[in-house]
Amino acid sequence: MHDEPTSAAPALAEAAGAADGAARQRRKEARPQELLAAALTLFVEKGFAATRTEEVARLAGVSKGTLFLYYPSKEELFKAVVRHNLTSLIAEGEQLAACFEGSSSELLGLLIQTWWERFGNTPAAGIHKVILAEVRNFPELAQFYADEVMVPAERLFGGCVARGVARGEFRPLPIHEVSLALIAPLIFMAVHRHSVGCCPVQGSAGMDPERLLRTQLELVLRGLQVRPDARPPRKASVKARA
Amino acid sequence: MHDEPTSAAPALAEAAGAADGAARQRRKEARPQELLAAALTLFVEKGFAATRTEEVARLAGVSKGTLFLYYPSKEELFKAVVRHNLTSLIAEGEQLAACFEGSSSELLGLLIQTWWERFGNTPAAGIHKVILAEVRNFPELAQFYADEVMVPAERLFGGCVARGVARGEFRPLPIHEVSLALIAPLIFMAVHRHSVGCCPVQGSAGMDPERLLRTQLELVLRGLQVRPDARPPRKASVKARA
DNA sequence: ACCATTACTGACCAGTCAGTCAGTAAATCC
DNA sequence: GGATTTACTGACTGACTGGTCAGTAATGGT
Repeated sequence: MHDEPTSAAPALAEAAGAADGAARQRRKEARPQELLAAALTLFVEKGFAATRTEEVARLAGVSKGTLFLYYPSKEELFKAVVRHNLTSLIAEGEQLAACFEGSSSELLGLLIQTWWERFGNTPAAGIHKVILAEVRNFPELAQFYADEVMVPAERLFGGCVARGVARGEFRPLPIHEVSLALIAPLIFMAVHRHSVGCCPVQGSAGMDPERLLRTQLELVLRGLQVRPDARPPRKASVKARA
Repeated sequence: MHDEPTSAAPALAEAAGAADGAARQRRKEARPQELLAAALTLFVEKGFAATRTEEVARLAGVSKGTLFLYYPSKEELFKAVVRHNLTSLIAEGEQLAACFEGSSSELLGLLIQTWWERFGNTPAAGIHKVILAEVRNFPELAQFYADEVMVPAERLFGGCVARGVARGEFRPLPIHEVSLALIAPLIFMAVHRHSVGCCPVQGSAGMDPERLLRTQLELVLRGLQVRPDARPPRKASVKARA
């Protein structure tokens, strides 16, 4: 079913300036990072269950035994990948929101732009796909992910919407639902980009994430405005990147 | 989806099976439907790879051998599930849109309501989760799914938005992106409800799909309106169901 | 040079699962 | 009732994979 990959080449490790040829090396310090990088790549591509530990090891340029030397099980490896890629991201957004001074429209625009650049547009976004796909076979991960990612994210966006309402910028719509309406397209794009978006299909118009997010932001901000004719500011919209 | 047509012991009527003992039965006509129903349940719950054929068979009240008598492989079984559950849905929406006479706001509201009732709120919505999760290990399904589901859906919503723009109801925003902004929360809810939404997690505020869709529709329709003070009609909003 | 330490290896084990097929029993025919 | 057909069964096979561990080789100390 799966096509046979390239002949044993420690691709990622090679990039990190590792193995030259076939010589066995002792590089205790670098292994965890390399294994994490390899695991992220493969988990995002194939999902948790379908990823073979031996393949992760080979992509990291080591043998299967070595992988289990650093991570006690496949499950723990996956958790380590999640932690390594998502933990840092949470506080950042909160800090951004905490010390922002401009209008709430601008804040939401900036938040969405930042989120996309630092998460949606990176391989890490694929983790969300894997979570969606496999939480039900992997129950204790649900709690972890809810605590670490989903609840903080919702609180972050919800806080910004509430701020806008409190300052009289936005209409008093239900905070929770507005937050979700804002977040949903972000998640949708992030997931899509690592599943259907990767498969070259005929006839399906490709998505332009930046363009979608810009349109969606403009639409929702306008829908949120208290003054019907007030035009949401342009400045904070997500700008297309090369 | 459709309610069980056969009153005679279907899969989940293992309970009924207990009543009539363990008598082996020949019911050639009913088997395919029952196997499909069982497969849908398990594929949505566990995903494609993690679902064991023997379990599907048992849930349908037959042995593993019988399953392979009706479907030549697990892969074909999955395709049959997709076809059976999604094929009928597509034309329906198009027909609804084709003969609708009211405003485009009402049309979009009705479309979203119908879509949710007939897809998002049924087990069939879980198929989308499975697709998202496993297309990359299952490439020929991507084309099938794009052709049968995603392209038609986008065309349907895009047509309605274009109708609104042509009639002067909506501002001339990019059709493709507006459609996606409309669809994204629907997909998001549908997927969420079959993954994280199924896992009882502490501290995460549960989602109320109808409420979210209503808020999101109100928000986006207002953002779409040409006349900033024109209030989108209430009638077509998604109403909560018991 | 020799040993001690330890990062690393890969053959192996135990368990799993899609798919098979020789056989069983329910229906149908005579 | 007995013969024939066929829907159905479940033990079995072959392939695969998470995890192990006895052994190998790179390194550093003396």
